[in-house]
Amino acid sequence: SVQLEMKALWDEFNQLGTEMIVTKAGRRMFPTFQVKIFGMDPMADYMLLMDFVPVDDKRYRQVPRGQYAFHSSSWLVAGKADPATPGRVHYHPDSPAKGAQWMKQIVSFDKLKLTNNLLDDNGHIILNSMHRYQPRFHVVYVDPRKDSEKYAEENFKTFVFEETRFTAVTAYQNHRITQLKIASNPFAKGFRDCDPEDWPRNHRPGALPLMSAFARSRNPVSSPAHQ
Amino acid sequence: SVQLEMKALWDEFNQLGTEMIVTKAGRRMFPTFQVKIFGMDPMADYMLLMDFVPVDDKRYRQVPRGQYAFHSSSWLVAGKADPATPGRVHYHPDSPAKGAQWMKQIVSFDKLKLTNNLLDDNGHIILNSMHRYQPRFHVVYVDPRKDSEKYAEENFKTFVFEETRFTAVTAYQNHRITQLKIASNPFAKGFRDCDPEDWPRNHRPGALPLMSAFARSRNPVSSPAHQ
DNA sequence: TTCTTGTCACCTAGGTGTTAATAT
DNA sequence: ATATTAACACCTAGGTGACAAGAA
Repeated sequence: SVQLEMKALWDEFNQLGTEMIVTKAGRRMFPTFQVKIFGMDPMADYMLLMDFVPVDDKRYRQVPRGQYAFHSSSWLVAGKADPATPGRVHYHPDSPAKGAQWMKQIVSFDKLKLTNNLLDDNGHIILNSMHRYQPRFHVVYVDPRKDSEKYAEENFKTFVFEETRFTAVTAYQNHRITQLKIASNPFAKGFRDCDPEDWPRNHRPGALPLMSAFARSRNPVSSPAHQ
Repeated sequence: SVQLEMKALWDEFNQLGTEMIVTKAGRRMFPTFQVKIFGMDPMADYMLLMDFVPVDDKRYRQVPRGQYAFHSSSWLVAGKADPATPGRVHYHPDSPAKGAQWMKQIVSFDKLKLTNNLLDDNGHIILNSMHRYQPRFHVVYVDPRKDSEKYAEENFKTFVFEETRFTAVTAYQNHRITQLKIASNPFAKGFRDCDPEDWPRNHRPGALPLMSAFARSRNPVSSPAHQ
């Protein structure tokens, strides 16, 4: 069995409509897909991998900008989905490894990157921007038998967490998603308005919060109460 | 067969008497031990690992400081070696992997760290400061046979490159070693006096070369001509 | 005196959203 | 108009030798 890590954070994003940036060079997911695994044979070898399947057959588009909302928080259907991207798969870099190894700590897919470049040759996952995707997690038992191909059907298990669904985008559409990313991703700390909790601790006189100040004056929408 | 990478740099250090820093938290080696491997069975599994054996049974000490030399460049024998440290081994983190995987690129032991902490529980290599060591590189063939233990003797090969010998130290003794490390290790770039080659390219007005200026006025010994 | 330790400024390496310019 | 790109300031994370203080 498999348990999704940071489920509370995934739920919070999912409630707003998770968006994941895709770039030409490849962008990591945030939250990162991480799981705890139970019930493996400690001595057997397993491959762990992920893939992404379309949630529906639709292409989405941003809602028109009103006078007061810079970006709206919902989506319009723009039509039928674009041609499917190459259905790539991301093997966890530690694969193959023993069950004991996989189970003794959280398995993190933080090396996985998303791209919209159909010609990508870095092995990244290729997705269509403005389409919705469902991440899937697969566990493959490495069968030591010589005729293992015959048992391929029974040697893997697939796990789907619906709360990890997202829309691939090249720029964030929902400002609340942006704010939640900024609030929860350590690498976006530079864009935080203020974190009263540990601000005095981390504060260095040399660091000028230029962008933060700029962002503050720029964005009329207040950020959600998330720590 | 195995080929040592950066042999020219290793030779340059070895000629001066290579020193490697050991710290409580663990310190990487520089140069990093890297090899190219040839002649593996592409489909077979191998484990790659390193260990470190004493070169001799001696403890060394710094030569007394003369009036003109802040640190001398040679060593005195201080007596018999201290009790041997726990003989740890460092498995390359990609182990086990197929021969094809190992051979298709340079194998780098840049995660290996040296410590002088006898109670280290981070899995680092424990060495005695002021003792000389010889790194060794081992290739272990993962024998698929059930009674593989019986063939252990013929299933591994050891490679020794004498030019990678070094003295473990907690602070550099030979100033020329320090200068060569600064000149050749990218992470020590902050201590470079000046590199006329690519200085205009890398120069940013904001970066004040404070330490470099200080070091310049502090060290009477000129650095070797190394780029 | 010699050796070790902990802190520091200065780097490398790379992950963020922002922004302006460009493409569609 | 909407969508994408590329450069950028600001971070995280961690590898350097210098230095001062401490230990042996």
